[in-house]
Amino acid sequence: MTLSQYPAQVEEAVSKGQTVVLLAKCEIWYSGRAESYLPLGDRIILVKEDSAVIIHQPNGNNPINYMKPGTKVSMNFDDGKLFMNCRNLINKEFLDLRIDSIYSFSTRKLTDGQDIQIEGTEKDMAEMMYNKPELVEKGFRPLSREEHTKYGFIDLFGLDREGKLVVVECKRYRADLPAVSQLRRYVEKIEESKGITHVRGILAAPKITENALKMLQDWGFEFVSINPPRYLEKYDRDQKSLAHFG
Amino acid sequence: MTLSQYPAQVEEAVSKGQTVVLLAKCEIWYSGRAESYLPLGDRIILVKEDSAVIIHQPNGNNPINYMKPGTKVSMNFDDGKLFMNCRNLINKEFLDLRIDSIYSFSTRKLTDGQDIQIEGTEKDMAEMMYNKPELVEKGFRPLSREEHTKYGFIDLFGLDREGKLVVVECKRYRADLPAVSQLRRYVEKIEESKGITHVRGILAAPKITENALKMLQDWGFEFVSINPPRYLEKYDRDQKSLAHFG
DNA sequence: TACTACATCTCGCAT
DNA sequence: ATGCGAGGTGTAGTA
Repeated sequence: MTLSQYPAQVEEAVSKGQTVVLLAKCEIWYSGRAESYLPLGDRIILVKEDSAVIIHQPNGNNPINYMKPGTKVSMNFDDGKLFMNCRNLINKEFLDLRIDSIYSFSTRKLTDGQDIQIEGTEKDMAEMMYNKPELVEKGFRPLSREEHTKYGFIDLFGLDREGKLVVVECKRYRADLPAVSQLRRYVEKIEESKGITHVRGILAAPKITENALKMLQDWGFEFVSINPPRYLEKYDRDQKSLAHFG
Repeated sequence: MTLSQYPAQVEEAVSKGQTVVLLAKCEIWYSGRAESYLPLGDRIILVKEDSAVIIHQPNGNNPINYMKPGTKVSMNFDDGKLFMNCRNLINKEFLDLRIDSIYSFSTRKLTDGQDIQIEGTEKDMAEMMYNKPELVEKGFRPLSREEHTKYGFIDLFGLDREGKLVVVECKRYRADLPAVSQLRRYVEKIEESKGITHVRGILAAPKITENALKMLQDWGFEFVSINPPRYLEKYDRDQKSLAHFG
């Protein structure tokens, strides 16, 4: 297929809600929330059925350029050159490719309506502590979890054995400085709104950075080491076999 | 090509550092930092030359499953079933696919060594203010920008017309509560390390949320409205033509 | 729509 | 390796 034949093929596929994958040599301009230019090189270009556009270089995890779903995608052959123009006028975003060569063109209507099931999130952690309050400390009585209050989004909230209010902030990995700041915001807002001064703050995470621990202690808060639930339960480290799941 | 023939084809391509794209119906298990299961459906499977694995559903911006570069990818046909097993033993991460059907298989050695050039970042904002200090306020004298300190990364640091220390934190979009907390951390650390108490804090952003402004003012800090540089300069909103760039 | 915080965040940079 | 913060972050949940 010559370059001039692609616009009709690609636009028809996109209009039918098919997914399109191109392996191509191209250069790329973006303008919108920022501006960027990527010189000529080989990339993977993916146009999804919702008109999301995702472009990858041959290395790395993240796309190098992309456009959100709902983008208007057109392809144009002009003056011997092939362009792919992506427009999102609502967001004022623009992505333009000049395509030098196309190595591979695949298109297909894909059917998928499945939702992923995930365990081990911060929410799961808060739920685990809600159900096993002794993980926080002896005598802890949870009042609420994952609560959107006007004070903010508090992971876990309760009373200690002496009846003092306790705010618990969970982190699924290492707690850092922003995590301490976050806890501090919640505690201060609750103290302010209730007109009290002895609200306790607990940061629950597998570990905590040195600076974060220092700041936490400077502010009179506490750290409790807790792991997210079901972490690596399904696989054995040295076991290659597929686990049973779902 | 029958399912049983894919393992040899795919593994050879991967071993040669080729990029592989599959359109396939599959179900997916992940275990590592969390655990997940995605029931059977059509997806785009991308294996890059650095053995990053990226899997997309037909809709949405983000991959639904993925593995980092350096993952060991193998494909196995067992008991009439085709599996793709991805292992990252260092990170203790595992991704397994059972592939029901393959609609499309593309592979190609891709060549790209280009770096993207981006303008309009937070760093560009700090640089603009460093070069035009009057954007912050009359008489502001910048001392440093983008400075990595032990307590964090201070965007812009200087003296006001009266010789008072000023910490400036930039945000490219709307400044929010974490941005105020961040500024507060920097100001407190500088006051602590210098043994002084009158360090000014300025949050520079196009706009700020209501709660963030209140918290900012409660703490005696200031807001200055500044836009990131060169934002949307290259395109005209109603102009469809490609801008010249680079 | 605006705001808030999570994410298998990823990434770069400095220590 | 760890720590820290940006990101064209994206995404979900809520008011």
